Amino acid sequence: MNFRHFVLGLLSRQPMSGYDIKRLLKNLNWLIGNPSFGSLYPTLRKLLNEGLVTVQTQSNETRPNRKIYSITEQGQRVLEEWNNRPAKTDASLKTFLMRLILADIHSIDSLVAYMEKRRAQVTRQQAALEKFLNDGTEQDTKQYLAHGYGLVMANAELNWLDDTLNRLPGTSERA
Amino acid sequence: MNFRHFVLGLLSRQPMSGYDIKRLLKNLNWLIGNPSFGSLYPTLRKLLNEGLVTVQTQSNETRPNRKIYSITEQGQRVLEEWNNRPAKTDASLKTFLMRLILADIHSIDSLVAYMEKRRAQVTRQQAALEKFLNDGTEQDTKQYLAHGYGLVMANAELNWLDDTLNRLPGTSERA
DNA sequence: CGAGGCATGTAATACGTTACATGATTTC
DNA sequence: GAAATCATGTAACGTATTACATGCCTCG
Repeated sequence: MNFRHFVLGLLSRQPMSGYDIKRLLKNLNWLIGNPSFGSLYPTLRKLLNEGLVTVQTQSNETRPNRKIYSITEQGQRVLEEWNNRPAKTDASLKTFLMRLILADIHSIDSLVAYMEKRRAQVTRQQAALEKFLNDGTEQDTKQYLAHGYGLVMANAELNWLDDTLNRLPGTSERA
Repeated sequence: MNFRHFVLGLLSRQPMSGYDIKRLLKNLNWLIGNPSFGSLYPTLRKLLNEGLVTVQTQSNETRPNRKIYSITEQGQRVLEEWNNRPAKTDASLKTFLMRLILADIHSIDSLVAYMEKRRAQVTRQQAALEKFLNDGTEQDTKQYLAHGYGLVMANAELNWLDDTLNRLPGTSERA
């Protein structure tokens, strides 16, 4: 139920075809993975059937026709609702990144809220991993590789979150 | 087709019940996500039907019975094949982490190979993100949040990969 | 002249979650 | 006394991948 809203968010920035979205997502592959046409086209069709987007066929002489999708007013309302929906405590990284990619359609306040929620999550994981590594009696390096990885990544993410929260306008400073 | 092998790998370290696996995965939730019972139990059943694991029912007086799964010789062979299967160029982070978690059942050589492949992948992404951020003419902070995040995380991961590759025994030093 | 990009779409298949069903025990 | 943990499992549902179908254009 997330991908629909993400696509809607992309279309709210500018009208695009399915192929355009695929190309855009391909470049962001590393961050959120890129969906197949078999999931993208049906998603667009559903959005269309529900009246959240409209379509305009662009006929081209040399290239295949393109179907350009635009968000409707009703779609805007649904999107707005999603933008302000409170983050779940166990939200996935992918969900967080979708909102980050669509940062410019979120208000600063909701964006900050999502980042704070994420920081809380990562902080919890960081503590758990530290505990795990400290409690480990055995000194088998290979056994703890994944946990070491997790800890390094958690620390990096927390640094980024704090930096970014400080840089974001309209936010009070933090330690 | 990955999860089956991961479960098989866990069982190769020690016999466990489905519930044990669930608990273990719950603790690694942040790294690889935790599957539902609705996916775990059918997976175990399939492994059993294919003769890759055997089961022993442990009757308890106060607690519910437990079904303890152990890997078979045939399972070991299938697992070995998976351990040495060359990494795909576009392997997911999750796949990489599954191997990292099961590092102790991999040979150093195959482990190093997976880490090198991952390093190549992340290096490519790092370059792409740097290019993207440098080419960005607009100075809209919110527009590039996700890319900044990606770059920070890529750098952190590369540092970890290099550190760890150096620390791993039986590997030649690198710059 | 072949590979890959442009551009859309469907069908078979596999995968995974959610919710349901059951029921005792332990912890707050 | 309610909620969580232990412990297994199934059924309905939703979602995603893979492969197929079509066909022209461009670049090496």
